Amino acid sequence: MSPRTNPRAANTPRKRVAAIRRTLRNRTLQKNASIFAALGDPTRLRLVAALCTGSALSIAQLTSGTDITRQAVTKHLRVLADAGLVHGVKLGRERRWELEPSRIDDARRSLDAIAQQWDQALTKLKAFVER
Amino acid sequence: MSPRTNPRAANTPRKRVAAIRRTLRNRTLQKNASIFAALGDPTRLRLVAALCTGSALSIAQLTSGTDITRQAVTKHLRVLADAGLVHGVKLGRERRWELEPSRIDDARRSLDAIAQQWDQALTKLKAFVER
DNA sequence: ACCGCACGCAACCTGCTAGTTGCATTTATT
DNA sequence: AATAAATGCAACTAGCAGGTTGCGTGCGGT
Repeated sequence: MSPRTNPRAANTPRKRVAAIRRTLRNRTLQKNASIFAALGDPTRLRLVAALCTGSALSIAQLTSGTDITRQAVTKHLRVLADAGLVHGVKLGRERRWELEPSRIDDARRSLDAIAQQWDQALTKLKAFVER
Repeated sequence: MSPRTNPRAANTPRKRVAAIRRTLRNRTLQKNASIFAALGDPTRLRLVAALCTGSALSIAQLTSGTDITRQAVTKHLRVLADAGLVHGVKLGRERRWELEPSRIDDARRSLDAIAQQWDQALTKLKAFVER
């Protein structure tokens, strides 16, 4: 048997196996993954933190205090923008970048969902054990 | 002047520039970045979701329903474990993996901090504008 | 004792990602 | 008009991350 077609393992009920498979195939998470991926780089996370301090900042400002090039910062901003976490507006000869707080909330909701689902499963399990 | 030593841009007060630089150099975020990076892959996010459904699952179970190899799943679990999001216990000839919900909370707190900081900055700005 | 299942380890391939350098373009400033 | 500032664009490099294949190992059931 091919190693990837592993129908059932141990003694897990078929229904649960089906549920797990459904979860594993779920496509809803694909979108949220991009947000986490965007936040998953230390440099980018620092950029986000810097933008949290309030006003919209230019690339030059965001580059100052970093040990990478301005172009590298530009690329990171591009990634963050693609994830919808940030957007920039042209202002004269510079471009100011600011946060998109709604996306942060999206990510937070996603984590909330995970945590909640886990808690729920835990209480169910507890109920089952204590029955 | 080198393009990376860009001391001040536009007409931003020096104090704020210093604050931004401090934020950009902050190392506290480094750790959280690894959590987000771990969650930043669709496959891994699905694994987490599958583990949310309750019981601890074996690698074979987690592989079933995916179109990747068992070894790929193993690697992803390794990444998740390195981020502290998951841990496995040997159980006979198989190894069951389960969530570490405290780390999820860590990530959530991190996002909360960002959102809160942003809100705070917003209200400050609003207060300034409406003065 | 034997066979099969679940897993670990190591080597390898491949594409993307972070980062750089060099140059062009637009906008202020004097 | 000329210069400097802030940014954009393109090509290039190096390294890592996701994925596979192949094989070895330990545990379980019969």
